[in-house]
Amino acid sequence: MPREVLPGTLDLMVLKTLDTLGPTHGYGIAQRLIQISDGILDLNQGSLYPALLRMEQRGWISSDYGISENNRKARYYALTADGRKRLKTEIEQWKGMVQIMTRLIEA
Amino acid sequence: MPREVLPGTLDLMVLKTLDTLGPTHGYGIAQRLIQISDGILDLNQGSLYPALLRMEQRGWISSDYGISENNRKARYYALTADGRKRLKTEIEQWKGMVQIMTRLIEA
DNA sequence: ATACTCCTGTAGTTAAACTAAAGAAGCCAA
DNA sequence: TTGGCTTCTTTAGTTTAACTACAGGAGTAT
Repeated sequence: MPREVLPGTLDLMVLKTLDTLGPTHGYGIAQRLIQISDGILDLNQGSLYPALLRMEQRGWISSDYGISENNRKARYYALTADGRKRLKTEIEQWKGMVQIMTRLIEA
Repeated sequence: MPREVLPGTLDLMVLKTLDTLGPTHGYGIAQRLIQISDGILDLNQGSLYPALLRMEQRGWISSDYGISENNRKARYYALTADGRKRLKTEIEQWKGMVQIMTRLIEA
Protein backbone atom coordinates (compact mmCIF):
# COMPACT_ATOMS: atom_id res chain seq x y z
CA MET A 1 0.00 0.00 0.00
CA PRO A 2 1.65 3.18 -1.21
CA ARG A 3 1.80 6.40 0.73
CA GLU A 4 -0.72 9.03 -0.19
CA VAL A 5 1.79 11.83 -0.67
CA LEU A 6 5.38 11.75 -1.80
CA PRO A 7 7.28 12.06 1.46
CA GLY A 8 9.05 15.35 1.76
CA THR A 9 6.58 17.30 -0.35
CA LEU A 10 3.78 17.81 2.15
CA ASP A 11 5.22 20.93 3.75
CA LEU A 12 5.72 22.52 0.36
CA MET A 13 2.14 21.73 -0.63
CA VAL A 14 0.70 23.17 2.54
CA LEU A 15 2.85 26.29 2.47
CA LYS A 16 2.06 26.94 -1.16
CA THR A 17 -1.64 26.47 -0.53
CA LEU A 18 -1.55 29.08 2.22
CA ASP A 19 0.43 31.34 -0.06
CA THR A 20 -2.19 31.06 -2.77
CA LEU A 21 -5.38 31.05 -0.73
CA GLY A 22 -4.41 33.14 2.28
CA PRO A 23 -5.41 32.01 5.78
CA THR A 24 -7.13 28.64 5.56
CA HIS A 25 -8.17 25.93 8.00
CA GLY A 26 -6.78 22.41 7.86
CA TYR A 27 -9.85 20.92 6.30
CA GLY A 28 -9.79 23.56 3.59
CA ILE A 29 -6.15 22.84 2.83
CA ALA A 30 -6.96 19.17 2.42
CA GLN A 31 -9.82 19.99 0.07
CA ARG A 32 -7.67 22.29 -1.97
CA LEU A 33 -5.13 19.51 -2.46
CA ILE A 34 -7.81 17.07 -3.48
CA GLN A 35 -9.17 19.57 -5.95
CA ILE A 36 -5.88 20.56 -7.52
CA SER A 37 -4.80 16.93 -7.85
CA ASP A 38 -8.12 15.67 -9.23
CA GLY A 39 -8.66 13.50 -6.21
CA ILE A 40 -5.24 11.86 -6.18
CA LEU A 41 -3.92 13.56 -3.08
CA ASP A 42 -6.48 12.44 -0.56
CA LEU A 43 -4.54 13.39 2.50
CA ASN A 44 -5.06 11.67 5.86
CA GLN A 45 -5.91 13.96 8.74
CA GLY A 46 -3.34 11.96 10.66
CA SER A 47 -0.74 13.37 8.29
CA LEU A 48 -2.07 16.87 7.88
CA TYR A 49 -2.63 18.02 11.44
CA PRO A 50 0.68 16.84 12.85
CA ALA A 51 2.34 18.54 9.88
CA LEU A 52 0.56 21.79 10.67
CA LEU A 53 1.66 21.52 14.29
CA ARG A 54 5.24 20.89 13.23
CA MET A 55 5.29 23.87 10.94
CA GLU A 56 3.76 26.15 13.50
CA GLN A 57 6.40 25.09 16.03
CA ARG A 58 9.05 25.92 13.46
CA GLY A 59 7.52 29.33 12.96
CA TRP A 60 6.53 28.86 9.34
CA ILE A 61 2.85 29.31 9.99
CA SER A 62 0.69 30.84 12.69
CA SER A 63 -2.86 29.99 13.68
CA ASP A 64 -5.99 31.63 15.02
CA TYR A 65 -9.42 30.28 15.74
CA GLY A 66 -12.28 31.65 13.74
CA ILE A 67 -15.58 30.71 12.13
CA SER A 68 -15.60 28.91 8.81
CA GLU A 69 -17.75 29.62 5.76
CA ASN A 70 -20.02 26.88 7.07
CA ASN A 71 -20.42 28.51 10.43
CA ARG A 72 -18.18 26.05 12.26
CA LYS A 73 -15.34 26.73 14.61
CA ALA A 74 -12.11 26.35 12.67
CA ARG A 75 -8.43 26.99 13.13
CA TYR A 76 -7.07 29.25 10.46
CA TYR A 77 -3.42 28.93 9.48
CA ALA A 78 -1.43 31.68 7.83
CA LEU A 79 2.07 31.95 6.38
CA THR A 80 4.61 33.85 8.44
CA ALA A 81 7.57 35.73 6.98
CA ASP A 82 9.76 32.73 7.79
CA GLY A 83 7.22 30.49 6.11
CA ARG A 84 7.43 32.53 2.96
CA LYS A 85 11.20 32.17 2.97
CA ARG A 86 10.89 28.48 3.60
CA LEU A 87 8.43 28.10 0.76
CA LYS A 88 10.85 29.74 -1.60
CA THR A 89 13.63 27.41 -0.53
CA GLU A 90 11.47 24.33 -0.87
CA ILE A 91 10.31 25.31 -4.33
CA GLU A 92 13.91 25.76 -5.41
CA GLN A 93 14.87 22.39 -4.00
CA TRP A 94 11.91 20.77 -5.67
CA LYS A 95 12.79 22.24 -9.04
CA GLY A 96 16.38 21.09 -8.65
CA MET A 97 15.18 17.62 -7.89
CA VAL A 98 12.88 17.57 -10.89
CA GLN A 99 15.79 18.54 -13.09
CA ILE A 100 17.95 15.75 -11.76
CA MET A 101 15.21 13.17 -12.05
CA THR A 102 14.42 14.28 -15.58
CA ARG A 103 18.03 13.89 -16.57
CA LEU A 104 18.12 10.48 -14.93
CA ILE A 105 14.89 9.17 -16.41
CA GLU A 106 15.67 10.35 -19.91
CA ALA A 107 19.18 8.93 -19.86
CA MET B 1 19.99 19.34 8.32
CA PRO B 2 18.14 18.28 5.18
CA ARG B 3 18.04 14.76 3.85
CA GLU B 4 20.38 13.97 1.00
CA VAL B 5 17.71 12.50 -1.25
CA LEU B 6 14.04 13.30 -1.54
CA PRO B 7 12.43 10.49 0.43
CA GLY B 8 10.56 8.09 -1.78
CA THR B 9 12.71 8.61 -4.84
CA LEU B 10 15.70 6.47 -3.96
CA ASP B 11 14.27 3.21 -5.26
CA LEU B 12 13.38 4.82 -8.53
CA MET B 13 16.86 6.26 -8.90
CA VAL B 14 18.54 2.95 -8.21
CA LEU B 15 16.24 0.95 -10.46
CA LYS B 16 16.64 3.42 -13.29
CA THR B 17 20.40 3.38 -12.90
CA LEU B 18 20.45 -0.39 -13.21
CA ASP B 19 18.15 -0.12 -16.20
CA THR B 20 20.50 2.29 -17.90
CA LEU B 21 23.86 0.84 -16.95
CA GLY B 22 23.09 -2.85 -16.63
CA PRO B 23 24.48 -4.83 -13.67
CA THR B 24 26.34 -2.47 -11.36
CA HIS B 25 27.75 -2.64 -7.84
CA GLY B 26 26.53 -0.40 -5.05
CA TYR B 27 29.50 1.89 -5.14
CA GLY B 28 29.04 2.34 -8.87
CA ILE B 29 25.40 3.23 -8.44
CA ALA B 30 26.33 5.90 -5.90
CA GLN B 31 28.92 7.33 -8.28
CA ARG B 32 26.47 7.40 -11.11
CA LEU B 33 24.02 9.40 -9.01
CA ILE B 34 26.72 11.84 -8.00
CA GLN B 35 27.72 12.25 -11.62
CA ILE B 36 24.23 12.71 -13.05
CA SER B 37 23.31 15.21 -10.32
CA ASP B 38 26.53 17.22 -10.52
CA GLY B 39 27.47 16.23 -7.01
CA ILE B 40 24.16 17.08 -5.38
CA LEU B 41 23.05 13.55 -4.64
CA ASP B 42 25.91 12.41 -2.47
CA LEU B 43 24.23 9.33 -1.12
CA ASN B 44 25.15 7.80 2.25
CA GLN B 45 26.17 4.17 2.16
CA GLY B 46 23.91 3.80 5.17
CA SER B 47 21.02 4.64 2.88
CA LEU B 48 22.14 2.82 -0.22
CA TYR B 49 22.99 -0.65 1.03
CA PRO B 50 19.87 -1.13 3.12
CA ALA B 51 17.85 0.05 0.13
CA LEU B 52 19.54 -2.51 -2.10
CA LEU B 53 18.80 -5.21 0.46
CA ARG B 54 15.15 -4.17 0.64
CA MET B 55 14.74 -4.22 -3.09
CA GLU B 56 16.39 -7.59 -3.42
CA GLN B 57 14.05 -9.01 -0.77
CA ARG B 58 11.14 -7.63 -2.75
CA GLY B 59 12.43 -9.30 -5.86
CA TRP B 60 13.10 -6.15 -7.84
CA ILE B 61 16.80 -6.77 -8.16
CA SER B 62 19.13 -9.74 -7.89
CA SER B 63 22.78 -9.84 -6.97
CA ASP B 64 25.95 -11.77 -7.75
CA TYR B 65 29.48 -11.34 -6.58
CA GLY B 66 32.07 -10.50 -9.18
CA ILE B 67 35.24 -8.54 -9.73
CA SER B 68 35.08 -4.82 -10.40
CA GLU B 69 36.89 -2.77 -13.04
CA ASN B 70 39.42 -2.00 -10.30
CA ASN B 71 40.04 -5.63 -9.52
CA ARG B 72 38.05 -5.61 -6.27
CA LYS B 73 35.43 -8.00 -5.06
CA ALA B 74 32.06 -6.38 -5.67
CA ARG B 75 28.41 -7.30 -5.51
CA TYR B 76 26.69 -6.69 -8.79
CA TYR B 77 23.00 -5.88 -8.78
CA ALA B 78 20.72 -6.40 -11.76
CA LEU B 79 17.09 -5.60 -12.52
CA THR B 80 14.66 -8.50 -12.47
CA ALA B 81 11.48 -8.68 -14.53
CA ASP B 82 9.54 -7.51 -11.49
CA GLY B 83 12.03 -4.71 -11.03
CA ARG B 84 11.42 -3.54 -14.55
CA LYS B 85 7.68 -3.48 -13.90
CA ARG B 86 8.23 -1.65 -10.67
CA LEU B 87 10.43 0.91 -12.38
CA LYS B 88 7.70 1.60 -14.90
CA THR B 89 5.17 2.12 -12.15
CA GLU B 90 7.45 4.39 -10.18
CA ILE B 91 8.21 6.53 -13.20
CA GLU B 92 4.51 6.94 -13.89
CA GLN B 93 3.84 7.91 -10.29
CA TRP B 94 6.71 10.35 -10.35
CA LYS B 95 5.45 12.00 -13.51
CA GLY B 96 1.97 12.25 -12.04
CA MET B 97 3.40 13.89 -8.97
CA VAL B 98 5.40 16.36 -11.04
CA GLN B 99 2.25 17.35 -12.89
CA ILE B 100 0.35 17.96 -9.67
CA MET B 101 3.19 19.92 -8.12
CA THR B 102 3.57 22.01 -11.25
CA ARG B 103 -0.10 22.86 -11.22
CA LEU B 104 0.14 23.72 -7.53
CA ILE B 105 3.25 25.83 -7.75
CA GLU B 106 2.08 27.79 -10.76
CA ALA B 107 -1.34 28.49 -9.28
C1' DA C 1 54.81 -0.68 6.23
C1' DT C 2 51.50 2.45 5.70
C1' DA C 3 48.32 5.15 3.51
C1' DC C 4 44.88 5.55 0.16
C1' DT C 5 40.95 4.27 -2.60
C1' DC C 6 37.51 0.90 -3.52
C1' DC C 7 33.73 -1.62 -1.83
C1' DT C 8 30.52 -3.73 1.58
C1' DG C 9 28.01 -4.14 5.71
C1' DT C 10 25.22 -3.19 10.00
C1' DA C 11 23.53 -1.44 14.64
C1' DG C 12 21.01 2.07 16.28
C1' DT C 13 18.42 6.71 15.68
C1' DT C 14 15.20 10.08 13.76
C1' DA C 15 11.19 11.77 11.94
C1' DA C 16 7.62 11.99 8.39
C1' DA C 17 3.55 9.90 7.15
C1' DC C 18 0.53 6.49 8.43
C1' DT C 19 -3.75 3.89 10.92
C1' DA C 20 -7.26 4.25 13.91
C1' DA C 21 -9.75 6.27 16.92
C1' DA C 22 -12.62 9.91 19.34
C1' DG C 23 -15.39 13.92 19.61
C1' DA C 24 -17.68 18.68 19.19
C1' DA C 25 -20.98 21.23 16.78
C1' DG C 26 -23.97 22.93 13.10
C1' DC C 27 -27.32 21.30 9.47
C1' DC C 28 -31.18 18.83 7.67
C1' DA C 29 -34.79 15.57 6.97
C1' DA C 30 -38.21 12.41 8.89
C1' DT D 1 -36.74 16.15 18.28
C1' DT D 2 -34.13 12.79 17.11
C1' DG D 3 -30.78 10.82 14.35
C1' DG D 4 -27.71 11.06 10.65
C1' DC D 5 -24.63 13.74 7.73
C1' DT D 6 -20.99 16.98 7.07
C1' DT D 7 -17.56 19.92 8.84
C1' DC D 8 -13.54 20.35 11.47
C1' DT D 9 -10.00 19.08 14.99
C1' DT D 10 -7.12 16.18 17.74
C1' DT D 11 -3.99 12.62 19.39
C1' DA D 12 -1.91 7.97 20.61
C1' DG D 13 0.61 4.63 18.62
C1' DT D 14 2.93 2.32 14.41
C1' DT D 15 5.78 1.86 10.39
C1' DT D 16 9.64 2.51 7.68
C1' DA D 17 12.86 5.12 4.77
C1' DA D 18 16.82 7.49 5.28
C1' DC D 19 20.10 8.82 8.45
C1' DT D 20 24.68 8.75 11.63
C1' DA D 21 28.42 6.38 12.86
C1' DC D 22 30.84 2.86 12.80
C1' DA D 23 33.89 -1.28 11.32
C1' DG D 24 36.52 -3.92 8.07
C1' DG D 25 38.61 -6.45 3.97
C1' DA D 26 41.37 -6.13 0.02
C1' DG D 27 44.02 -4.10 -3.83
C1' DT D 28 47.40 -0.34 -5.17
C1' DA D 29 50.88 2.90 -4.77
C1' DT D 30 54.79 5.14 -2.08
